[in-house]
Amino acid sequence: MALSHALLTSLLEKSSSGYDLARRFDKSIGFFWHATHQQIYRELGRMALAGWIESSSAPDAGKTRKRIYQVLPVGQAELLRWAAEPSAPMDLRDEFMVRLRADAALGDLGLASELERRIALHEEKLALYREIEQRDFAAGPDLTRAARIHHMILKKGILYEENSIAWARDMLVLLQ
Amino acid sequence: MALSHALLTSLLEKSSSGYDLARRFDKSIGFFWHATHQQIYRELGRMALAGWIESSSAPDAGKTRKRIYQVLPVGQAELLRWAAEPSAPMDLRDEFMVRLRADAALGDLGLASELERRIALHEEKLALYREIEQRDFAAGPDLTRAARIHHMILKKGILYEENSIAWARDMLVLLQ
DNA sequence: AAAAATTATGCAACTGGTTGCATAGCCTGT
DNA sequence: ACAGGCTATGCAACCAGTTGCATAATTTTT
Repeated sequence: MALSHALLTSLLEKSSSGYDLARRFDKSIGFFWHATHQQIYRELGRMALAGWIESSSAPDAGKTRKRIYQVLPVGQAELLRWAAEPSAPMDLRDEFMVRLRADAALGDLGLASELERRIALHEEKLALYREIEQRDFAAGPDLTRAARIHHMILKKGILYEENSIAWARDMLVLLQ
Repeated sequence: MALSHALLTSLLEKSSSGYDLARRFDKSIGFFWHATHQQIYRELGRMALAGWIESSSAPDAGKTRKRIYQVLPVGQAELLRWAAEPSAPMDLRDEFMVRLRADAALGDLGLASELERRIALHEEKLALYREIEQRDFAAGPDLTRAARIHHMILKKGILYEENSIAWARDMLVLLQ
């Protein structure tokens, strides 16, 4: 599993509560990978049990139940250990490809409108990524090593969306 | 879930046993989406219970335990119903992006060699896809509608691999 | 002052996917 | 004759991810 290690990384960048983590996750790794608050709280509980992280009450005088989590040395060591592991490239498990195969087997199922809907979604995401790129990574070669890595991760998303749009437009021609 | 519908589609193309299905799956949709024999047998059992498919002993005079599954009208109707549903684009849940973020947070973790390994894997897949393309889709505009759809699905994979290789080469420069 | 939204956390039940193991007949080479 | 590999199916246990619900305090709106 990698969610725990994704959360470790996120907590290393900044100690946070589960709630804040969920929101930050949505705005970074979460562009590519959604996790519900349930998953996040459960993982935080496990990692605290394992001694990877510790929690303390938020400095709001006990007004809320909020707890701030921070990475312990054991957690950082675990992240280092895990980062060196090889991993399989993800699979492209896209349901829409199955729908297309069903269309190929059964005849026209009217998938063109769904395809158009998906093109619009990809364009929306692409616009968002480009906006973030402009805002955070415009400095180009003056960026730190960490920022350049973050930029490359974002670029991976940008390439994927561009790629998907180009493919979907070709596919649309075939379906029409 | 979509595995059941992927299997329905596969069975529509050709009635098969669970075992054959697992092997054919590996060589079509399975390039993008792996399913174990366990998942496949379980789904076949569920679909048979639901009346989507039926099974009969293989015509080998009971020599083996092999059972051939075929799609029933109810199953075909279900596939049609499902195919018209909208679906969310898949997420790019790639563990390697988390490792890169960890590298960005902690400093050089020596990910270059893993990246090289992944480039080699992508190149292998790309070569395989191109071979299949040459073999099955060389006819170009003379292909049937179904074949052209299958070709486009393969092309999605080809584009993705090309894309991944190009990105990984850039990433490698940054890491070195 | 009351209602509604937001912040913040968590349990329980379920579905999907993985792993390890078991079974059993057939085929091939030694 | 038998050992090893392939075909073929399945159980049981587990882990990951999703959904629905519950709780409770604070902040904002009416």
